[in-house]
Amino acid sequence: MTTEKLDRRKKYTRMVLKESLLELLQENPLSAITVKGICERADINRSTFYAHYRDQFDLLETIENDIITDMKEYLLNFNVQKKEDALRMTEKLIEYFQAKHEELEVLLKVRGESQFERKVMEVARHLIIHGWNEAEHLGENWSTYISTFIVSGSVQVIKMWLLDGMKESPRDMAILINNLINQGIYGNRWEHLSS
Amino acid sequence: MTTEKLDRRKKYTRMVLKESLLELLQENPLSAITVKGICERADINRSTFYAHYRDQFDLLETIENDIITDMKEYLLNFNVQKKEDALRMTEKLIEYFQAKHEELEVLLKVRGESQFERKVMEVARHLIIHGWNEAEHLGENWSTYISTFIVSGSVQVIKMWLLDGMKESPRDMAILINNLINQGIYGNRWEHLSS
DNA sequence: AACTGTTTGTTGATAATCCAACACGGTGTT
DNA sequence: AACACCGTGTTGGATTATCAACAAACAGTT
Repeated sequence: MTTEKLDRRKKYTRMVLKESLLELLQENPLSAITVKGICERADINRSTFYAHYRDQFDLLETIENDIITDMKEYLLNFNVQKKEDALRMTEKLIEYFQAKHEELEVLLKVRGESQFERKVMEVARHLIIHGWNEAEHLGENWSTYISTFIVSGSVQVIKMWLLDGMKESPRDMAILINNLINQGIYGNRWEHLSS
Repeated sequence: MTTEKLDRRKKYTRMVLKESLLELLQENPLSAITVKGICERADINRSTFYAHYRDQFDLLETIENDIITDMKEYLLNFNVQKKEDALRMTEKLIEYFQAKHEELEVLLKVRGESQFERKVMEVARHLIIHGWNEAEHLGENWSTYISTFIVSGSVQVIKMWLLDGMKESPRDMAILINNLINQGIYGNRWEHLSS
């Protein structure tokens, strides 16, 4: 996201189109949402929509990409060097989810034509690979499996927590996930894996 | 208010400028509110403001006139022929105040450069003259004094009720005002008045 | 197949807003 | 008096959005 000044009108137009699509997604499946419906909700002319986006899927993808970028930038604010920092990073990720829960709940529930959950997993994968690299002594092939296991588990747990009303604190969730991950890396005998 | 279609952009611009001025009036006295401040709150360019309004007082006056017009149109929906209907009209006026209380509270609190309260009294005066005309058997000169007395008392009572949180029902307020008015018209000896 | 209703994608002219800039006036400070 | 800061009122050119209309595609019905 560039710091270059954006014309107020464009800023407003994109904001209301985004908000309108998110609102409509709370009420309808994506397949039932039309460009016409989005524009009515936003009170924006249809030709203006087409000046900004190709179609409703393009708008959705832009929303997803924007929040992924925002998520990455948010996490860049924090340093991560040691295993203790990895715990903090997981907590920060969960805090981000909590802060953006209104938007994330909608996006994580979308069925069809949405790659959002996959994108979130990619962010988490990068975070985890960056923070937890104790498995590096294993072959690269096994690392991929392990990180996939850890990432999938973590993201699904966070998603469940989010959609279930975030009753536990981000800190407790981070400790839970951290323990699950480390229990799997530390203390287990890797006797069946080859390099 | 014409049914002619208004360009969406103009509609939006006027709406956010109005909302912004009302918000700022909740936080500051009118004398401290600048065109620059309104435009910052509304996120609208200053030259656009000047394309629509002369200054902040012009905007305020437009807001006041709009709600007065809306009030009048609302009351036109109801028939008024007999004294019983006059009670109903007072109730309708109080219901209107209740429905628009967020805006009316702000406008009624404005000090300086605002004629809103006077305009409300004019609407009430027309309503009362239309509904209560039993005093017509007195000379016109005395009618003016009497209606001024009744209108001032009524509007201040309604204002107090509004700003105090509207604890009583519109119906009860209407009955109270109606009794106060009729007690003053019926049963009193007008021995000191000349025609 | 024909029909109807709805949505899509596009177009060109017009309207509205934005932006940066300018000169001026008011206020407070030195 | 001079200066600095802030807000005002205005300007012109550029950008963006609106509007109404059109042809085409799609979905459902007969």
